[in-house]
Amino acid sequence: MAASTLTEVARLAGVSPATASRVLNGSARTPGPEIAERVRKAAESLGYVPNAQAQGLAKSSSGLIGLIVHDIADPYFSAIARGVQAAAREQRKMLLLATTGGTPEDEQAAAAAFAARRADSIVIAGSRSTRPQDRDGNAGLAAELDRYCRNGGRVGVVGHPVVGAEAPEGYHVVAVPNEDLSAELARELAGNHSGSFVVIGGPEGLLTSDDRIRGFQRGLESAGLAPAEVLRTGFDRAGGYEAGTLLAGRIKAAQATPSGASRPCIFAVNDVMAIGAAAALRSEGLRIPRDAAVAGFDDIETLRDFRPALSTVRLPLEEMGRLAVPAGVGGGPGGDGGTTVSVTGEVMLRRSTQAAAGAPA
Amino acid sequence: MAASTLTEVARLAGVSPATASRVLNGSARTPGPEIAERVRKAAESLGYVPNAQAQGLAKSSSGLIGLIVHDIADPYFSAIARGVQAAAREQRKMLLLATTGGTPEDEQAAAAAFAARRADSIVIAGSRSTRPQDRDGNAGLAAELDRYCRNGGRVGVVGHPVVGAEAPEGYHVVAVPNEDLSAELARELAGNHSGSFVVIGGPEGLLTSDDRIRGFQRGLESAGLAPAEVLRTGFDRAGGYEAGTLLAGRIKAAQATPSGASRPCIFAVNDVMAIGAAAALRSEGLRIPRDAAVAGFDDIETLRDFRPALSTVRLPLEEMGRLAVPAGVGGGPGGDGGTTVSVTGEVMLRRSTQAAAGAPA
DNA sequence: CTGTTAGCGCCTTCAG
DNA sequence: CTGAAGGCGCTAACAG
Repeated sequence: MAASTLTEVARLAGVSPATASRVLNGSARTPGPEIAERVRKAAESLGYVPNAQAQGLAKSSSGLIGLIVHDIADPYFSAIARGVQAAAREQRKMLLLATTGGTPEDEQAAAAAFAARRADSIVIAGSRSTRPQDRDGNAGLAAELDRYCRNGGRVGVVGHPVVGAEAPEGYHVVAVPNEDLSAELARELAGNHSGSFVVIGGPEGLLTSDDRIRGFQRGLESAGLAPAEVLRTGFDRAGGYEAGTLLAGRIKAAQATPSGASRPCIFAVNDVMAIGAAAALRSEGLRIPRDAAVAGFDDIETLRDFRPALSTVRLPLEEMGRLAVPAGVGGGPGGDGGTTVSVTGEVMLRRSTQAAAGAPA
Repeated sequence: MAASTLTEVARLAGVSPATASRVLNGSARTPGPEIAERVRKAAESLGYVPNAQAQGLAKSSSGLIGLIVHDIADPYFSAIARGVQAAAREQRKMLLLATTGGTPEDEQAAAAAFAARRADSIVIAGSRSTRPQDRDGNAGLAAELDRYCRNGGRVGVVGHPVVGAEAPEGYHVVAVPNEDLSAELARELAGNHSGSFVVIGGPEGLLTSDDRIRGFQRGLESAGLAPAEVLRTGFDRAGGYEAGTLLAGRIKAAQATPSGASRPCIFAVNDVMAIGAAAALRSEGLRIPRDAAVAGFDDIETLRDFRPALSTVRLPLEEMGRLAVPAGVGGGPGGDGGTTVSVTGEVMLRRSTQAAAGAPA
């Protein structure tokens, strides 16, 4: 990492480093109309590349935005990342990415690393958890983030506020009405489904999952129906597949009895799980929506061409990422401390939950 | 970004900054068994967070790895990103992410930004192009990267070497046998398909696309078949959809003639395009593989549950990302300069290209 | 084993 | 409008 320095450029141009700095970077006005040219040429011929670390040190501001996600290859997070990236670009900042697998410990480590790099802001996405085994981790993460805020950093959160966070100022959360949307989904589903309902949820304590489950049950109740049975598995495709396999067994067993069809409506708390469940049903020889209705949540773009089209709740993922990035220097309207902005989603009823399908051919 | 400094910690602990530095960071041995404790407590109580920028300046090494992709929300890139992230983690470095939309100009800008940040290495993914309008952009990108290498940086490339790059040392490329794999796919497809072949490719000049097209034709030829017609569209889902719509029209027209069925085998040069084409066919009322066989390339994970299962060529995307990261300090076997490592793929024949499907019921 | 002295590369008052 | 001097926070040679 040798590269030439500003001083070398200045020397070659026969000016002081201060002058060189003024013309090469955004100082008030560029000095001497022709001195400037001389400096620029010198820089060019030396292949000068300003050292952002040094600049950052001097100006104490890094031009960095840190993003913490569970897994960048998960389409939910990569969509959010796109939004964050877009916002970062608009603020002329670079994006630092950390993936954690979802454990608060790793999230804390990532936050610490970002703080060390003096990131101007940190965005954290991914469901929070209140599981007992995450207690300590959450506390550590909250402490790290709180300190970061106290030192002037801004943190953006998509979804639930960080568990246990205290710093009043600095946090900016993008709230997602998971519960309400799930309730709405349940109500609409209840309208054209006559069988039982089953929910495939993530582990208990995962806030996003819990909210969606609660909302769904509430929706069912408001439609005058009994609450759905809840199956707990992993919050990913594998979890959905596992639950799907279990359900497939039940459905087939029921179909074998004389009383006949039990056609459940399965709500997986996210699209990826729903797809996993659907795959399991299919590999057991069942068909959707004939033998079971299936719905998900998120409306992942890559899954839109899935057939039968998956009923789900569309979330403006990219927009959520964009909104989660705390405002830049300007500090826009709403200003600092404790900002909360809400997005909204939309229930998308599609083939996967249709009642009477066309001719089975 | 106030935070407390090492000097403050040292003062509070009653030692010199050098000593504090030694205990708080990885120096040879931690000094005095109890002095160390004192320093650590001081740091703790002050909530000290080392300033990585300053450390980087002093050690002239940033601990950063830059990754350049077209679009992080594209599953192809996000899978690679996961691999890069994993490798970065192993090297205990952070990941800087830049998305460019694929234009060489933006890629150059990203490379420059990474160079400015003194990234220890830069990984660039995404098809290179030889289109005329990219000439200047490519030159600029190559110049930027060459300079970066000359200054001691290492660049990793997944896919084709950067067009026009000269610096002999420093480049590390992960080669993908696109052409051979496509040829193999063509041969296997030729084995159980009797109709015509059509290729849906990206714009001419996109190396990855061109390689795959060329390979496919070669495979056809070696199977004694005539070359396939090539449709050029965008290298994304929309492109696939567009071409699919066109083909659907043709297929339906042919089916209407007395001579009867024209059941083409459509090879889209990547999975996302294939899915787009499939969606178009379906929305025109056609079915796969009954009315047309469809194959893609990449074997995107999120698309594995697509039905009918898509025939494609599996690429070890994550592994590619991991391999693209130049070795850390050690410089592993193979050392520096001009490294090239190859990965291999595997043809996956699935439902979407099956010849005589079961009973159409 | 600890403290002192120099910078790393740049920006920013403050004089000239 | 330009140059000189000091410092951002930390590490790395040297002394002691």
